[in-house]
Amino acid sequence: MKFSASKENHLKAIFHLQHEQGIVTTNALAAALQTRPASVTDMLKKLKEQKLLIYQRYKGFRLNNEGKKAAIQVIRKHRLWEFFLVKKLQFGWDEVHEIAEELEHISSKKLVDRLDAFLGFPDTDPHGDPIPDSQGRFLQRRQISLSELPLNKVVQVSAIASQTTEMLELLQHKNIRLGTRLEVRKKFPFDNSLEVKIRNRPPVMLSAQVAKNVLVKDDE
Amino acid sequence: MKFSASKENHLKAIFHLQHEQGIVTTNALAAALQTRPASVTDMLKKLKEQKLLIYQRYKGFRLNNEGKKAAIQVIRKHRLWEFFLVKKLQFGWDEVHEIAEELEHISSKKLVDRLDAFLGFPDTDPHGDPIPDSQGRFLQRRQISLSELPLNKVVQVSAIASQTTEMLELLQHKNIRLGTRLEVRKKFPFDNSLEVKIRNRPPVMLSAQVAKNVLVKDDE
DNA sequence: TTTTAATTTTAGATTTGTCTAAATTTTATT
DNA sequence: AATAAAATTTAGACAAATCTAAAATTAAAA
Ligand SMILES: [Mn+2]
Ligand SMILES: [Mn+2]
Ligand SMILES: [Mn+2]
Ligand SMILES: [Mn+2]
Repeated sequence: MKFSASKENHLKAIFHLQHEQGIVTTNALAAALQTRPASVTDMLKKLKEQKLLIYQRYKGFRLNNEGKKAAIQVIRKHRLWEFFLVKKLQFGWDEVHEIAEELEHISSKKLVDRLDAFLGFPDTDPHGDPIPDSQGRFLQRRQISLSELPLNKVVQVSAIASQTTEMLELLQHKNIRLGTRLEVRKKFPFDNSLEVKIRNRPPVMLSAQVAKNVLVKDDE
Repeated sequence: MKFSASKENHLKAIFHLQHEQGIVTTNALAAALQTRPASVTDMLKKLKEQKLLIYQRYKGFRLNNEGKKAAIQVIRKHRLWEFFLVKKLQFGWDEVHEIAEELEHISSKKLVDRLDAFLGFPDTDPHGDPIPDSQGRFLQRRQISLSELPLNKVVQVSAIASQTTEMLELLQHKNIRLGTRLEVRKKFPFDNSLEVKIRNRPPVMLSAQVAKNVLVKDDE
């Protein structure tokens, strides 16, 4: 019921990867965790031993129910701490990830639930990602990438898919944040870049890479 | 400049012990950390290697300036988190120690300073212990043990020396907390127990062991 | 001042998590 | 189908932190 920081990091990363891909591979996990494939294999054996995932060597792996439950608790902690850092301690949304990466391993369940209450049971973190509740229930969102959005439809930024410091810094600079209302005015097939319009502001250009990682939902 | 959780625990424990005893012994530290003397010796070598303490084998040890500075930062983190837990998350003062024991190892200096500001730069933790400021400066308090207090002098509880769960639970039960105003009405030389009077309440008895660990300062 | 007891350190293991280099298995390409 | 390439696992090593049992040192008692 209680796992090391490293195990929690693995569980969380597997959870995210299998959400996108169903089955997870050793190399993908190693890349996500900035570690070596051999180290991943070592850890997989331990997690399998503890019955947290389904795994046959050379065949890929995925979390079972126990593993998912554990991963969701880590995600809950991570996102609540991020919310705390931004809303209570005035951190920028691009500064909180590293710190939350440490705070998420504090083990007290009571602490997390009290923190949740103190924050007013928020349902999304500063990057627009949903915060699981105490029982691990998720609000799953329907949102699309800005690059798939039809022209001239006003939407609201709801999440950022790639949360690297570089990406967040770029959006910060262009003054795009969660909740920003915008529409796509023009698409340039040459490089798939977009011209985006925000009310009361001059149009801004976004590259294809950036647009792909900006998730939006219907306005209101 | 950044230390493992275990090193931080050692530094902090040495700091506390040398405050009382000047020089610290292997056995004393092992007892304080609930570990084995051999493990302490192992760690001492590493801390000496990193020039955090003065140590010659068989002769005892004490922190040098670097070591003290490091220890004080850990103490600062510990006490700020305890304050946060009690004042913002409604924990009881007897429930926060274990959790703070984990939180104190989160490394971000910026986090600690922001937390400090968020809490309004408190100068004592929930147990009455002073919180070092960002530069490591301490407010040192002049306070005495309840067992040394003359009769009929009204004082205020300012700190609890022994912070075991058992001790804190006992005080909780007798409704004695930080800031409680009281005076000693009678001392019983037979077992050194005391009768203590708190305004608007019937007198309560405190054993010698308890009285020794209740620290008080002049009222107002 | 011997002898005994207590304290402290060393020697050697163990656990957890990581790594590199080599071997194995799977997948893709001729 | 044979071969090459990529992915994955194993073998063996290492660092950090801990432990037990034995040896060394210091302190206390006879
Ligand atoms: Mn983490
Ligand atoms: Mn986030
Ligand atoms: Mn600690
Ligand atoms: Mn305290």
